[in-house]
Amino acid sequence: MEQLFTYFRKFNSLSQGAEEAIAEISNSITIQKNNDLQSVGHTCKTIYFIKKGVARIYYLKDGIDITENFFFENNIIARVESLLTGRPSKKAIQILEDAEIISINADALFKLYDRFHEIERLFRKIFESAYVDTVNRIEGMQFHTAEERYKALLHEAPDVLKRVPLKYVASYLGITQVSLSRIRAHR
Amino acid sequence: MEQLFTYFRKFNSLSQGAEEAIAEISNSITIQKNNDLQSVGHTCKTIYFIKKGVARIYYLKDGIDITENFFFENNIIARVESLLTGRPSKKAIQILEDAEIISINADALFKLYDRFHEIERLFRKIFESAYVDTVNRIEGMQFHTAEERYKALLHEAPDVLKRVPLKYVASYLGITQVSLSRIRAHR
DNA sequence: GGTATTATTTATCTTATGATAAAGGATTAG
DNA sequence: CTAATCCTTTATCATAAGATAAATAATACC
Repeated sequence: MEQLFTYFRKFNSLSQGAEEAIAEISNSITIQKNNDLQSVGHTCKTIYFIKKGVARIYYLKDGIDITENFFFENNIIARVESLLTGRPSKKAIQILEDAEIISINADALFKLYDRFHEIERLFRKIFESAYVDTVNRIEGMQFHTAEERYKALLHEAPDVLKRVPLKYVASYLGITQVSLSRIRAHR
Repeated sequence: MEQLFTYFRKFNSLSQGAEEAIAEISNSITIQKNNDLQSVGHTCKTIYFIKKGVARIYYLKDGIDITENFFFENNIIARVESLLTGRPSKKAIQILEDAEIISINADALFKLYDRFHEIERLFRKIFESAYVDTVNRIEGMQFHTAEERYKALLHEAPDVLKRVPLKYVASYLGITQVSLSRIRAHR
């Protein structure tokens, strides 16, 4: 739990009472590589914090597996398009390295927003930050060649290329695995 | 002002005191077509509400004008990557149809978050909703041909194609104006 | 209302990436 | 340790989209 609270402090420090309230609605999970933490079609009611390991959000478009994003240790992961709308998610969360995870019950968390203004503020800031990351990612996707996007990833998030199978990286970059391989072969 | 409060009610209704507090930090602006409402390089400290008209956020990449997004009446517009981080924005806001706008002083607004929990909640919900839209847009950008993206726009936001010059639409779709023209000519 | 400017389309050529197939490598399971 | 499976690369061919240039259409300005 301490690792989670340390993460929280980067956004908004909580009182002990608020930390305890979150601890009460949280659970520890360990899960092995290649398993789905959450599967397609069910409404997301959980926010996860990755203590250790790697995960990705993915979905199937016309039967093709597409990675929306990767998540590493010390980060929150949630399928916001379901969590924040209450609609069933078309996406799944898959574990890519054996992981230790804290799950937070989102319904209970949202109820805590009324009791603890500071918790609402904390998650407001967390999601604002994720929102900014997403806006910046759109910029990276407009008017860049696949090679530029690959090089940017190599530069900005080399961990992805070291720890994640290339077949998942390709769809994240918006290209086929074969194209990615060609780009890596220098041209 | 009433038009803004009506918009707010879709997310979170405010008490009269909260509405008055927002009214105090807001101003009405009218601005003509083709002018920049906000220019590149300065830190965004304003949230705008469009009562009437059309606007876009754009930036220059290697001297090329790229549209990040379009905004129509009854919507909030802000350069969140600056507003929520305090960093200077690389983007500008341009008016595309003569507009009536309400500007809200963001520093003053964020101070109101302490006095009015309900205002913080309102804007939390507004930005969460915009976040979800942005996540969904990424999905649309991965693994779709330019033609599919054009047709999706035609279907989901025909107003864009009716009210906005095509040269701005092309970069929004991530293609050149010439490509867009070719796609419109059916193939 | 006519001219100048700006926006859009069309044409030609080039290139990056997709699709498919197959060969090597690497990893996993028994 | 071996076999089977899965991942990555390489090769070939087809095609969508970029770059550039020029023609046409629309809009704005005097």
